[in-house]
Amino acid sequence: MSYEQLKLENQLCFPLYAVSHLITRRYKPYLDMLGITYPQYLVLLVLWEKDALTVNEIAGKLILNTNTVTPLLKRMEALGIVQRRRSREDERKVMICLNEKGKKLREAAADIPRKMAIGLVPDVLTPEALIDMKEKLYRIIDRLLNEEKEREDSDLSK
Amino acid sequence: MSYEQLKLENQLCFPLYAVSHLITRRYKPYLDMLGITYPQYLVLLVLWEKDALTVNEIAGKLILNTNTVTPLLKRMEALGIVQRRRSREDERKVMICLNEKGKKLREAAADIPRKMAIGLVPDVLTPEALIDMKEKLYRIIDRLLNEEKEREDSDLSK
DNA sequence: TATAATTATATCGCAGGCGATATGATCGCA
DNA sequence: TGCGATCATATCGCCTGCGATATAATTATA
Repeated sequence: MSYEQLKLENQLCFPLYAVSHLITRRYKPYLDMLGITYPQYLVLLVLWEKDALTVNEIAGKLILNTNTVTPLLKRMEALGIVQRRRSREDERKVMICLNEKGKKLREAAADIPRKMAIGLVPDVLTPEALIDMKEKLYRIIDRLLNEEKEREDSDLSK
Repeated sequence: MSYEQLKLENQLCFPLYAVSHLITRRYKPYLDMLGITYPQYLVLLVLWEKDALTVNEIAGKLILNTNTVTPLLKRMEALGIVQRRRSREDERKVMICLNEKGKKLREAAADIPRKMAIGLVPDVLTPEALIDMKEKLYRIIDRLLNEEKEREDSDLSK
């Protein structure tokens, strides 16, 4: 039996894992200035595009479980960034809305994507290569999400 | 001020973050059978290639901080997978060695890379696209590691 | 050769991330 | 209408992941 495929360098998962963490670390100084963490920043990206979403909708967009997002949003509420309140029509749902502080952060964050690109585009990746990688990553995401959904469905039918 | 760049879909960081988590989730059933987690699996990949490494060497290869790796290795020691002992020559160093259980896991893990590729290669990514992505990710890793190193060096000189 | 600087690891506290489970609200269907 | 199934969120426990700090060993240097 050959163990060639078990080498770290032959795996795609590890560089994905490593790059993801390295990028989060690189965001840190910019996000520290806003007083938020990277996952909290992702929540804001979602809410800046469309305010007033449920916990489930936010979790879905970020591909996270609700048991990750619920405490995350509670911390953001404690920071005065968002508001959480039960929906009137459906008391099961909790609506998440930006409050003034959350809305204002958008302006302070507007320059972060440009700063994050410095030294990477085009020095390491051309804009075209970046778009190509993004497109391929989303293809992988679609596939893995479909797999999870299929697995859930077959579990339910048991 | 345009907020176009703040859209989730215009960022590379998010699909990297999401794919990384999705892949870890996909590993879970296979790693559950071995009784280990994904970061523990990464440690094993490293040790299977070269046994008897220090905590620092493992952390460096996985691009993690030692304060992440130390408790990780302690858990692996508790599981009977590795052994930790102070180096004779330099009492500051802790050598990590596979014990029998850790060595045996290699055989059980040998088929995981193939299983993980099912439905992804070539259905979503061709082997060539996978290699291309891996190469570009390592270019990003190199760049971000160099940045961190430069930042540390400039901090020291202050 | 004292002692200051550096190095390797460990400890602490906090924020994710997730599986398992609980709770309350709503829906579907007899 | 009533009651079991489903849905949305929350809680709990565990394992990362990391900044800040501590501790002990080694190295550099005055």
